[in-house]
Amino acid sequence: MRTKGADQSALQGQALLHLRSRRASSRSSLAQALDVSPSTAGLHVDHLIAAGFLEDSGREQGAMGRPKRTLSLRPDAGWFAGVELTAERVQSIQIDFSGNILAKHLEFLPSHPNAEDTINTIINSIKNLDASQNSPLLGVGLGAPGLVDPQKGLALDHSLIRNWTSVPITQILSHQFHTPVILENNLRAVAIAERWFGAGKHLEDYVIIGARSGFGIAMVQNGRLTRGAHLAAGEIGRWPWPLNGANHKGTLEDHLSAPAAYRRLAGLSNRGRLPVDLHTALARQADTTGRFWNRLVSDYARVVGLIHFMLDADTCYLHGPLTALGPRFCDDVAAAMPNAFPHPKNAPIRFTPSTLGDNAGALGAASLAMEAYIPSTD
Amino acid sequence: MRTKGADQSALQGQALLHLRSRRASSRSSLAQALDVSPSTAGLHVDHLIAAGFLEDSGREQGAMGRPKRTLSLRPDAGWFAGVELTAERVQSIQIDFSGNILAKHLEFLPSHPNAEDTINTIINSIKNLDASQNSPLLGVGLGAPGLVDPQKGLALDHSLIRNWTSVPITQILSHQFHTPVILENNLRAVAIAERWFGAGKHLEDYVIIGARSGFGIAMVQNGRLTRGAHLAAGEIGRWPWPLNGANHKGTLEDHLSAPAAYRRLAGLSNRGRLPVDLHTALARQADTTGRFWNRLVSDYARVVGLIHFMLDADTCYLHGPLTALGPRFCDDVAAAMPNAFPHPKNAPIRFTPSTLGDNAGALGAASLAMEAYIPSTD
DNA sequence: GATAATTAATTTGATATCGAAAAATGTAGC
DNA sequence: GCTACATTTTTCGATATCAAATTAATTATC
Repeated sequence: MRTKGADQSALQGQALLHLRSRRASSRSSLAQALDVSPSTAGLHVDHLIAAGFLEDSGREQGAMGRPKRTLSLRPDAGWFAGVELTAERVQSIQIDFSGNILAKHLEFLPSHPNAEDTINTIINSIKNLDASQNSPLLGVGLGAPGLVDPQKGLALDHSLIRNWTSVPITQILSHQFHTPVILENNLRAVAIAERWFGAGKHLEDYVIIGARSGFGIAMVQNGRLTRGAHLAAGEIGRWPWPLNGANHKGTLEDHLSAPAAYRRLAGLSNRGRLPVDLHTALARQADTTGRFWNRLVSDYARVVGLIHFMLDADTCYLHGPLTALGPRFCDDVAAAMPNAFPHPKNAPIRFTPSTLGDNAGALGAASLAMEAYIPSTD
Repeated sequence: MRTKGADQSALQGQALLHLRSRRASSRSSLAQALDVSPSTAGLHVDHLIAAGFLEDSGREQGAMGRPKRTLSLRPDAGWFAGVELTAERVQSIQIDFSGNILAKHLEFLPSHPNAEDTINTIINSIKNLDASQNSPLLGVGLGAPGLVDPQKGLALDHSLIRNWTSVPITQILSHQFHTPVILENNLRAVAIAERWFGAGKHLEDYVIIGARSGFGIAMVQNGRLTRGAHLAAGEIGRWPWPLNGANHKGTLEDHLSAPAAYRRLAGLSNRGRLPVDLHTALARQADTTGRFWNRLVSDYARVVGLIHFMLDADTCYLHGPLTALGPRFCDDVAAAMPNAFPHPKNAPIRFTPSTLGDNAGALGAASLAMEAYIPSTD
């Protein structure tokens, strides 16, 4: 249906993804998953084996009939790099061809970084992952904050990094590493990480609630990331708060971001900066019965509820430092929803903390590189 | 890539859609639009012409080079029926093969309809469209209120029609008319109408604000309808109102639906039923400077703003009786947004009344049947 | 232990699509 | 009027995919 050569390789790329996600494990199940005939699936599998991407790994007997010849990805076929950039630091992660995490790396940016510092740190961070050198780098994924144009490969905007405007970062990195580079907003990268490494493996509609230094959400709908017409979907941190408030009183971000939430739990004022290091300590101390707790829970319940009724996502995953509060927080939020919403019937809200930790952004970026990878079997 | 026969026909179906939407007008532009080689496009066009779906309609000279041989859909190749069902009435519309509206029909349901009444009225309404009988019915689209499962063809729920639960309506209608039947939620059908007949022709991300007897939105994201994990996306009429309110005070629908809005504009209480007939009269009388007007505008601005920051849609289209208020209402709402939102920068909100009238639902249903149609050229 | 049933993988001839070249049909410049 | 150029459409041999039949490898049944 498309250009023939491209179609072939794209099909083989899809095959790799199905095998990685365990949606398929043999030639016949691949044929089903890819919606091609058994002969075609077999053909491509042979090519992929010949090129060193796959290997025949024994048999698997079903209830009856000839047993499947199971296929495995060869971990040594190559690796993918994932990088998450924030205002303060660069986190990178290495996953092998079959999707196992091999290495992590963390590097801090200078206090008032400019674009050049940042780019160098990113490059350095990726180089640091490649300790072994005996396996090729097949792709790089980068999660960057703020507005990001994945198609053009431009990181459009970041207020905290000097002259970081419309940086052609994919071009820079692909020139450096001679591989494809995928760029995505970092919270949206987290959403992809949730698909590959989290609990949302087989979901088509879910939401990441990103309560970090700011507040935003990432949406997967119909199995695809929602970016919006101007790449600004999910920026609900800019909602007014309180929601009825007028005359520029404040934003949702000011009250529900991770620093704000921890300040509120500690009964502190909105003034001053709260060091991130304190988060886990504060999380342990948090009084889960006090009025500060209840107010925060109630506020979150309102926001999650609004999202829920609007998008009808299967699950909302809380991501960020607030996950340190444990499942209790999300459970309380879910339980508080009926108080705020008049007709909670038919509304099985699911709100759970992400099981992915601090690496989710880098992991998602690596996943994006993995998803985009197209093998060549010449 | 898929089953061969199905692929062929599906490709030809896509070709028809591209021609209808004027995204393509010749063999070569079809090849581009469909992402197939010129030879393949030409081949399918020949088949479609031979089967009577298309005709060669002259030449069109570009700046240079051989002129295009323009292709036209043959209007007499068949027609599509679109039906919108609401609690009170059944509206149907007939469009020919090239997408022209041929006929409309309106039928009222009995006062307390049951499922059987409703089904019969729908069937009757479609039969009424087919006055000529000299052109075949190729597909039926149905927009139904409430929860609707397009895949299974089930109209799940409607509180105002007796025993209207999990009605296999597509099965019933396709058995009656011997054509494919497409089912969709009626507001989502309106969104499709906007794509084919409205201003949102080339948009990938837009929102329909449906302020009618209830209040809901329909979303198109990445060019596809958003239905949600439980087919309940867009039901923001169930949001609490005021948005900060607790303890089941009321819903957004209670304050912003069309009847509620007109009551508010007239300074009436929330009690009693407001006849729909009065809407246009009230629209003419509406004082567009008074405090009732300003409050309504401000409330709408808040809701549209929340949607806008969350989804980053290109445009929000107002649909329903409030469009009778004219463009002034939407303009005022758009202008009021900066008052409620702290950081309106980078937020080119577009909020306009739908140019489609009362038939939008039926028109969208017909469009869905049109989109789904797959020709057979044996 | 032979045979039937079941599922997986492969082989094979038919066909849909491709890419590239050729043919067709116009404009632009001289 | 002729040639050069641009663009669309068609032609044609090569190839990717398919559907169906065949082979393969196992369990179930008698």
